[in-house]
Amino acid sequence: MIDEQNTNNFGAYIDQTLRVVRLDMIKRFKEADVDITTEQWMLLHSLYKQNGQSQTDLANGSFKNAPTVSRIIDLLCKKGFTERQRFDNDRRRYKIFLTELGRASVEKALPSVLASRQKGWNGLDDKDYEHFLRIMNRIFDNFSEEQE
Amino acid sequence: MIDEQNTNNFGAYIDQTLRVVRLDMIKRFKEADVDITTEQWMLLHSLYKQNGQSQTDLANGSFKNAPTVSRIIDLLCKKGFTERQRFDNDRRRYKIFLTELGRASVEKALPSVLASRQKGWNGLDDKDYEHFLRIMNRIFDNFSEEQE
DNA sequence: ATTAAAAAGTTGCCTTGACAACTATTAACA
DNA sequence: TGTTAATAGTTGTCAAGGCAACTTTTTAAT
Repeated sequence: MIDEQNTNNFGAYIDQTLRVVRLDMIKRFKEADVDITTEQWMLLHSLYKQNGQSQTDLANGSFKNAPTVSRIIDLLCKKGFTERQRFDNDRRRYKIFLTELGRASVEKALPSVLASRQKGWNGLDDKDYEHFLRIMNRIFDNFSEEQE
Repeated sequence: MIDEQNTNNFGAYIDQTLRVVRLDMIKRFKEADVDITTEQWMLLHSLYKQNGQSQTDLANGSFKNAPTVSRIIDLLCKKGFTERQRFDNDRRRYKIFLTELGRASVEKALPSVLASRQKGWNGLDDKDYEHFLRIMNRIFDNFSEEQE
């Protein structure tokens, strides 16, 4: 799998791994009859942990960009999982709130998420997670620096 | 970053890491004046290593699905990087060939790819790559098994 | 106070990718 | 041989994400 230049083709591995992670979660959501995607889950769960975040907050927390968050929130509002409320003192911003249905859906979806994580991490341990985190954070940081 | 259930939220890390990996490559392609995306690169490079693959071959090799490959090849043909030729003995299949322009573009893009990988892997070594591969392959395999 | 700049979101355009339904061709088989 | 499977690829629909351009509102600056 290493290409002819002997550099580590980590991107392709990350790509294909992410794909199966997503597919498993989607499958479980469907089985559990929860009508959300993995991306919607991320924002819903973020709101579940801290309700009333602005879209910018959600974007920063999920590393998504503003248009993407805007559209996902559109969908979540359309489904009745979230509601937009303007800030009192800043009419540019919204506070995004989970509705009761939204909160219930997060709790309904949570077992699927946990089961998926458990399946994915099967055979790996805490030491592996340390390696994993260190390597992932390192790659992330490498690309976040400004220099070439 | 660990959520309240103490399970490893590896998916979110993979997601955000892949994002910066992609962005860096896209930026470099733009700087090098190569008009391709990261996904197009994957297929072009696959053809560069083995020309004349079918779309199914490309799909399997890249872990993409058939419609996605179909559309990416559409774009690549439109840009003049690839050409479709029917198999002689199986008129369902295509052989996809790099054109001269396609071959030249791969070679033009390669330094960007290598530079990006080098930047991403900075501070990490071969031992880390072993960990990385082992963990990624394990997650991938875990989700490829049929049982719950 | 006015003007300029920044921040928060939205919209349009494009690519990718997931899924389902479809056509055309080939293989299996009875 | 004729019918049924399977295979290769395409198209439609939708979600997601990148970028650029845009509006509205707030902040900064002179």
